[in-house]
Amino acid sequence: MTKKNPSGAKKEPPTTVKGMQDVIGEEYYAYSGFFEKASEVAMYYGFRPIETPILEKEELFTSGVGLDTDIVEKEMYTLKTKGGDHLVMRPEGTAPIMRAYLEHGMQSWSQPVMLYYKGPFFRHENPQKGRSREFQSFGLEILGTQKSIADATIIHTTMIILKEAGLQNLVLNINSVGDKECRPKYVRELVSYYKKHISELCVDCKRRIKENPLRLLDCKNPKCQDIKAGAPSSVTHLCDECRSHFKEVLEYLEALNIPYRINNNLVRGLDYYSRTVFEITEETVETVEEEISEEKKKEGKEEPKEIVATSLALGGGGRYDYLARNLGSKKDIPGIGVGLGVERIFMTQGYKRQDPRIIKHPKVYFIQLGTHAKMRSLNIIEILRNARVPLMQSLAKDSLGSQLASAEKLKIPYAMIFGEKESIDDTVIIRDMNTRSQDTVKIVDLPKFLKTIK
RNA sequence: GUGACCAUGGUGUAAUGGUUAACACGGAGGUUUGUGGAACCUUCGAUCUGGGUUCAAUUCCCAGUGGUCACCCCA
Repeated sequence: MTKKNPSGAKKEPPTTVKGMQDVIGEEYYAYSGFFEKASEVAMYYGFRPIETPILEKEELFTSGVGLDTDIVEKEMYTLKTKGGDHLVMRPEGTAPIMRAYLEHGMQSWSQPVMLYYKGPFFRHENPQKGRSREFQSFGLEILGTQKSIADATIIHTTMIILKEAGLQNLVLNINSVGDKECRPKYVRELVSYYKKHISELCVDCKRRIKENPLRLLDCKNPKCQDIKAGAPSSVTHLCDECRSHFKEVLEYLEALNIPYRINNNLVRGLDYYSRTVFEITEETVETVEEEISEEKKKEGKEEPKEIVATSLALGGGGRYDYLARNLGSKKDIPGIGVGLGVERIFMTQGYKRQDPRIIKHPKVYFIQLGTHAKMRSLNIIEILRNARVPLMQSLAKDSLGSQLASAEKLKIPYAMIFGEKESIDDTVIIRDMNTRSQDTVKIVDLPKFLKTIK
């Protein structure tokens, strides 16, 4: 790997940054296929596209997402410009969209405003399964209404997008974290409950009591499970408005035939959430091979264990009725949204690749032979472009044999051969790579002819 | 941020405290600028970086970097 340039100094070619990767070939098509299909679904449900910049001002997230959240505290890519501005690479999609809503006066549009977005997001953390520093996300937002039908629309559209991607055993975990009326009371009660048991808690939970009490509820430490089971649940503490909002959302879900699981331990990491919060996971049944002792094997008692495994959240979201005010809006702008992790969707068992419409696999391999023909090659390719025929070629190669070999290796069904003779006659040879039969076609007739083989 | 495991050509693998690091695939070229999938030949190309132990390190040790996974947290 170590190369020395003539001056003798060591020089390594640059590589990608930790936790970021190049997307090449088939993988690229998988991404664009997914985004294309998801966008289409979103459009059918009334969402319109928006693209916000990757760089935003730091305060958008410190005041929007919350200073004490992990995302802001330790996972943001921050940078200082030459002019002294503090910018960050967007770690999530909702705050930028609220920013855009306020900045462009979308209050004056007909409400609610329904938007979808897609693209890369950045979090500076140690990479691991389903978690890259740069990741691709697709999101939906409905701003300007607090009606429960909006919550249901977001969830429903999300489920359709995931089903279109082939996923089947989806589980919707849903909860309500209340609003500014009932949440503080609930949190107080939760804290006082946990304080009574403080000596039995794990280190993390002791810290959580002070810093982020709602997080106590998703502690996975076995030590804390009993205490957690006895903890007061947020749903029973909801005020009347929140309770009926939650109830309506659930009724819509039932009407839409979306199975859900109320999960009182579901809380989410961002400060701006209120009322509805949800996460979607894929549930898979796995057979676990356990080490079976010899005697048990003989007795035949031991059967393979089936465990229900839940994947990482493929997406999650919730209502953010206070986000706008946190950002300095004089008026409340209620909203609800979801973000989907594309890489996580790709990792699921059910996922089926979606091909983008724009690029089909080329059916034609262009082969040229001889100086004059090579010179005219790019013009012939332009004719194909006008006829919307994608192709592969290797203009850099000279011999007919090696060009045919490339076409063969790439499994392209037709070769188009253009040599000196054809150049003079204004024709090309179309060779069927499977049957090896050839047709001579006049260049003027090419577009028409190519339609017959598409 | 913490911890575990890992690191050999472009890819996948092999080997070793001691001469020239092996094999397959791949790339380029040729036998063969007018008809391919084969064969043969030539060629390209690696021990992540830095330090230490040693007569000798790709091999052992330490650190760094990167990968994978887990925790924290999250999409």
